[in-house]
Amino acid sequence: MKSMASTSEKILDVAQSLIVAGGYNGFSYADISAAIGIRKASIHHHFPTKAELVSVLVDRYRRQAEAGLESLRGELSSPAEQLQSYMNYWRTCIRDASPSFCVCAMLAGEMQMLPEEVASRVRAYFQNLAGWLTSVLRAGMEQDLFRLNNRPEEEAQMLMASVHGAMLSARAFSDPGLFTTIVTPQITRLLGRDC
Amino acid sequence: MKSMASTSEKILDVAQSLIVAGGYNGFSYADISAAIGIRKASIHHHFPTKAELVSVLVDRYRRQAEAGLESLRGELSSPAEQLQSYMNYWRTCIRDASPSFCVCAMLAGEMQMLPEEVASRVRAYFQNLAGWLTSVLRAGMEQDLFRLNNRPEEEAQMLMASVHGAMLSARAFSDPGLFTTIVTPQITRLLGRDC
DNA sequence: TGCTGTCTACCTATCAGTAGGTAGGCAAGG
DNA sequence: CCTTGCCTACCTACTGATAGGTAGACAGCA
Repeated sequence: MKSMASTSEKILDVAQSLIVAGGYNGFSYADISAAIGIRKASIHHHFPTKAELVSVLVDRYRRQAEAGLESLRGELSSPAEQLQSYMNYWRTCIRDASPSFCVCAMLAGEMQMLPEEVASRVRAYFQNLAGWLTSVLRAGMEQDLFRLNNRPEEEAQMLMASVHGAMLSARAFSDPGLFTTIVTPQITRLLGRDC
Repeated sequence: MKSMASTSEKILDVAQSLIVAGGYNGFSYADISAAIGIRKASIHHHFPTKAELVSVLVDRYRRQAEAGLESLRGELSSPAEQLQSYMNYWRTCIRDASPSFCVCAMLAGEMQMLPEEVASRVRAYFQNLAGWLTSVLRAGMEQDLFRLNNRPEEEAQMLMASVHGAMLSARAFSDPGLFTTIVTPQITRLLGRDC
C-alpha cells in the first residue's frame, strides 16, 4: 500500500535530488538508472531526451511550489505568518537534509547553457515566486503589518535573493543554521521594527 | 607588447569564464583547448587533472579578490564607500558582461559533488569575503556610519547572501539592472536611514 | 645536454540516444 | 472462450560523440 509512485514519478524524484546536488550537467541517465533499478533505455521510454525530462521536472516543481504557496495563503490569514511559514519550509528542508536546495535556484546559475525549453521554465518559477511574495508583501503593507522601504515588487526581489543567497551560504559553509541567521533578520526588518 | 599572459594563465582565464557560465561540470578540457588553440594534451601538461586546474583557479580567484578588497580598504577611507565600491564592482561586471557571476558562488551550488580540494578552497573564499565585510561593517559601526540591527558578522552574511542571490536573480530574469535593485537598498539600509 | 612546451596518437569510461525485441495487459471480434 | 492486435513497460545491445587522462616524439632554447 505504500509508495504508489509510478516509475516516471520515481525518475523525476531521483532526477530532482540529483539536480539539487549537482545541477543539470551533474547527473546522467545512468545515475538515475542505478538509483531506481531500471535500465537506461527504460528512462528514455518515459522521457525521450534529457531536456524533456528536466522540463517536465521543473514544471512539476513549479506547480508544487505554486500549490504550496497558495495553500499557505489559504490557511494562514496573516501575511506575516505566510511569509514566516514560507521561510520555515526551507529552514526545515535545509536542516533535515543537508543536500537541500531550490531546484530552480540551482538551475538559474546554469541558465546560460540550459536548453531554452528548460530555461524558460526556470524563469517561470522565478516569476511565480516573485509574484507570490509581492502580493503577500502588498497585503501586509495594506494591513499595516509591514513597513516597506521600497515598492512591494522590489522588496519581493530582495527577499527572494536573500533566501537563495542564504541557501548558497548555508551550503558553502556546511552550516544549515546560517540560513536562518540570514533570512530571519530580513523578515524581522519588514515587520516595521525599524521605526 | 600586448597580452603577455602565459599559456597557463590563458588556460585559467578561459576556464574561469567557462565555470562562470556552466559550473564545474559545465566545461571540459576540449572546450579550453578550442578556445585558446592548443591541444587537449597540452593543457594536461600545465594542469594534470581537472580538480587541480580548478583548485589553482579558485586559489588565484581568492587571492585576486583578497587583493582587490584590501586595496579598496587602502584607497577609500570611509567604510560606506568601501562597501559601495565592492557593490559597484559587481554591478559593472554584470552590466557589461551578461555572463558575469562570482566563480565561487557558482561552485558553492555544486559543493556536494566538488572534489574536496576544490570545495575547501571555495569555503576559504567565502570565509575571506565574510571576514572583509565583517571588518568593514564593524569599522563603519564604530564610526557611527552604519546603524546595524545585528552583529557585524551576521550583517556581513546577510549582505553576502544578498549579493549572491542578486546575481542569481539577475541571471534568471536576464536583467542586469535587477542586481542593483536588490543590493542598493540593502546598503542604504545599513546607512542608518531607517531611524 | 637537458628541460619546457607542444604535438600526434591513443586509452578507457561514460555520455545521451537508438534499434529492435520481449512479456504481459486489455479490448474487440469471431 | 480464444484469438488477434495494439499498447505500455521494460529489456539487451548498440551507436557516435565526448569525457578526463596518458605515452612518447619532436622542436627550440638554456
